[in-house]
Amino acid sequence: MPLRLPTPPLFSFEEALWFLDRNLDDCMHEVSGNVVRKLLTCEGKPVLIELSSSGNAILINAVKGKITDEDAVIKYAGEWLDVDRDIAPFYRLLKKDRELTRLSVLFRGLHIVGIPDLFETLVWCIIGQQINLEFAYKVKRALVEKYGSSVGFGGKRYYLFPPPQLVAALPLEDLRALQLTMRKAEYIRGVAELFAQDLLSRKRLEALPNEEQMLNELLKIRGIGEWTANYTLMKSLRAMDRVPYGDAGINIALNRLKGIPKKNNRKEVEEVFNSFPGWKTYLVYYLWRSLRDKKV
DNA sequence: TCCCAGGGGCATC
DNA sequence: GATGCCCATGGG
Repeated sequence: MPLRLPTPPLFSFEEALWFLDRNLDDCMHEVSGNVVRKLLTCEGKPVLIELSSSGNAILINAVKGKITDEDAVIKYAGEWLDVDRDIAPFYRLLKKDRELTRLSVLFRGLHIVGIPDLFETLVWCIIGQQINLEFAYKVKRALVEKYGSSVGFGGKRYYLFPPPQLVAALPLEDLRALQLTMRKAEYIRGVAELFAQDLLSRKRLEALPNEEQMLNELLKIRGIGEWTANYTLMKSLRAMDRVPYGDAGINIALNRLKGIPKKNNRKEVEEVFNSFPGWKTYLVYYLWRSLRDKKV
């Protein structure tokens, strides 16, 4: 029997699948037809899970390995796809904006697809800084395929992200060999060391009272600036009012939708987001989604 | 050739 | 705090 994860009315599994796929060769999951597969660990052992949709629920099957902790897997899937969130209030805010209201129609039921693993999120951010996305995914794949453990299924391999302890022990040259710059190699190993020494963890961040303090904690780390800290909070900690200002995608989307200039626009961009208290993160996400839609 | 990508650190003033 | 420069690969 598959596990069942009930979905709220405004939830589209198709939109989640679209985001997970979108032709970007992400090595951390695989979309195939109407399902997505991802390798997890359950009580220390690898489990390949497969998510599909049935009526008003997501079904979770183990296609390889065993789900030994059902609650943990359901919790993981729920956080990954931000399932348990009523986005109706966000749509009510969108309706008040003439140019943005159509986002709620075009991408109806789109929820944020997160990256529950904090270490993975930070490394991914550093890899992606200032390079095009295709290349960034290539570098991530090289890292994961070289240092992540994996299981095979149906002629394919599925990977776990390399643990911080392993990355912390790598010589910088080995990271350089993945086509990372020396700077990025240093940043990534530095972050790995913080995790390995338990100076940084999801638990530590979550213990802080608010988003601002989490942001400040992340900003102390070398290699993590405003963009990365905000992105990490939105994708990994599920913070709801984060905006990675200066993001090229946000600038392009707001230029296309509202004619806001692409540069030196901080004030105008802040003004747009200030109309979405509690939902700024979702607006960012919908703007990114709009970049890959011809109708916008 | 030049500019820009889901930036950030650092020196300098 | 603002500005300029560096990192370094790949695509348009």
